[in-house]
Amino acid sequence: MNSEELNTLLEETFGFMFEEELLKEIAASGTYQKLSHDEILMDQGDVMTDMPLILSGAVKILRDDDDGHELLLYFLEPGDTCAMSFSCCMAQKKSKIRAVTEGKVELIMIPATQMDTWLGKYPTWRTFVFDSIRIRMDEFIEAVDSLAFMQLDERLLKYLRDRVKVVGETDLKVTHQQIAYDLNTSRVVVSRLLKRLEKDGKIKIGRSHLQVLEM
DNA sequence: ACATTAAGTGATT
DNA sequence: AATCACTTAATGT
Repeated sequence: MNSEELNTLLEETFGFMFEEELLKEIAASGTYQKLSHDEILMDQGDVMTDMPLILSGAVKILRDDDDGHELLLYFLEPGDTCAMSFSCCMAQKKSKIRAVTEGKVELIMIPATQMDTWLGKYPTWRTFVFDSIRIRMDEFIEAVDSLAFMQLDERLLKYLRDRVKVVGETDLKVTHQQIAYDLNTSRVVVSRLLKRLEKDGKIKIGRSHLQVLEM
């Protein structure tokens, strides 16, 4: 991709919130990356040196528990960044989470040093960073009480809705096994719950994919 | 045709 | 809600 196209893409995704100057700096110091499905952007334990700005696609943010179980925290969408990376980048600490691409993803990696200087230089950047943290905090709380208070069937519904939102279509290419993995439960349980949702007319099940009818 | 993978089922804890 | 053991069905080679 040439710089011309990159500028257009940046303009589309972040133009409404960043000033021209900042967009130029992003284009200049960031690294454009195009990733395919299921690539690990950042693993638990990695030291963060850059922070990602999502241009297109979606990124899953997961947390591994002590037993190696995986838990889906939330999705990043275009215009988002990983709030976790703020705290980690600045302190140059290890990541506590894992980021995996969900489908094809385009993003720009910004060196940690830049985001620091931009904080003072650009008010819009400052707003962006703080808003991201606030929004992510909200989602985080949601993730926590979905775990603590919601029944599995409700969590499953929320999961399906989230998923539909990030891929932008009601047809999901997901196996029961993968869902079970994301929700940290067993495949059998997922299959049974999905069956019930299908009976209720909320979804339609096919092999390796399903359709969400009711939101 | 056979092996592999995804999904369904009943019983047990 | 999890796990086991097993079946059935769809897909890939």
